[in-house]
Amino acid sequence: MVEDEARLAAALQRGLQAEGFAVDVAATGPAGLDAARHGGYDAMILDVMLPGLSGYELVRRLRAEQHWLPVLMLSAKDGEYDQADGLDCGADDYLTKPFSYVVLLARLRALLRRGAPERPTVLTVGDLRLDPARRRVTRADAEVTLTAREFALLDYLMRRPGQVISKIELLDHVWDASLETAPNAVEVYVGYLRRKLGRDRLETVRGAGYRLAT
Amino acid sequence: MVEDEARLAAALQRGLQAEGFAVDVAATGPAGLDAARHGGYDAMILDVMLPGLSGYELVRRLRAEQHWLPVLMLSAKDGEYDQADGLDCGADDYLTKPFSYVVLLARLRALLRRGAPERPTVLTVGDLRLDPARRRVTRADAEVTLTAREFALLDYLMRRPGQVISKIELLDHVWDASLETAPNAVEVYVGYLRRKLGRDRLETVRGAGYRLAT
DNA sequence: GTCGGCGCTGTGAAGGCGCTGAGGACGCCG
DNA sequence: CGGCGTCCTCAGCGCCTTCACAGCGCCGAC
Repeated sequence: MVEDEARLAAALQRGLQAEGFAVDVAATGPAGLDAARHGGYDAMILDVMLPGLSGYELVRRLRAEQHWLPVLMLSAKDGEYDQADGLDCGADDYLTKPFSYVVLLARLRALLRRGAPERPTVLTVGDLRLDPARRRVTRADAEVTLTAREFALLDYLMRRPGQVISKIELLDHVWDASLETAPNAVEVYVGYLRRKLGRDRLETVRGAGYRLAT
Repeated sequence: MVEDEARLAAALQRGLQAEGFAVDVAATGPAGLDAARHGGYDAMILDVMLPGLSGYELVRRLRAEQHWLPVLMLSAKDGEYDQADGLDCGADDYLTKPFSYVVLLARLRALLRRGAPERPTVLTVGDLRLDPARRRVTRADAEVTLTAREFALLDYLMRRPGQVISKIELLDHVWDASLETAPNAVEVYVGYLRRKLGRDRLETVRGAGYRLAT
């Protein structure tokens, strides 16, 4: 997230983290651009009014450099041309302040869906079902309760079932990049998920990562 | 476009056609669903209040049938939960009436920009198939389990089938260049691969290196 | 036929990798 | 302030991978 109002940034970060997202915050345009270039993020929430570099310009440069990260733009400007300009700079969605948190979340989910080759609103793999909007997971129609981290991890794995995903990639996307976490944490959480979902749903590919059995 | 108010539908159609879009209009839910299934469209503009089938339900069915066409939803309902519901049903964007034509256009363009993501690559040589993403190898449709090193070696060889590749080159690319490993290690691993894949798939070219039979 | 060198493979050791239980730090709530 | 839940580190353990080594077979040269 690139947002210079510290209070709003902190509130959103807390809210999104509670939903299981890994969130980093940058306070200036240049810092945000740099993070977007190298951070390997799945999406970006971007304020328009920023010190150093406007949100418009930030997106434009990102696109010029062939980065196609989904961008959700936030702005206090609600004029129709402001909105159209933001979108035409390369943003994927545009929300005017003040906005509803519920709507922000739903639009963020829609944006994340769009990046994937398939876009189901409820992810299904075998008898496992995960509903990002309702934050629910069922296994053979029985509800499974997961913590935020467990949920985020399973969510990421279920978006690419059958593919091997490395511990590093999981750390980058499921954990906040800002804090250094040992790769062992991934093993620990895979262990938790196995305990809750069944032993053979998550395969270990030694030396490579993990794979969700299809 | 699926819209039952004839005047709005006609106005939008004219406007979009003037922008160079090819536009068809359906007036009822079932007609819209059918068109979306078979029409081969690039995107859909969809009203929520429709005779026969609501926009929510229409998107839900479309997604359930594995159609991932971008959907821009239009609705007179501006409640935050209405919007969130629409998006969570599988719509990609949501606009409340009355809306600005300029904004509609910009959002439509943003949706169309997001093309279909590219397909993953699978290496194939003879009846050998190697999928880097899934980290799977099959030989005549039978799965073969490989260790990390074996997999990396086969991967490298399969990217240049038929060519002779020296042991030194393999050491440089498949083994960590930093640590000194005896060239014999390559012979050992070629032996492992032969045992798992069949004796005649890897040819030895004495004094030069190895070649993957095509 | 003989000889030297290259490549193959069985054996075994060492260490890496991943799993798990225990427990500390932190935040939240009564 | 104490209890609770979550997150994450740490250390120990067991298994698998990796690789060195050495003996032998095969190939080509003469």
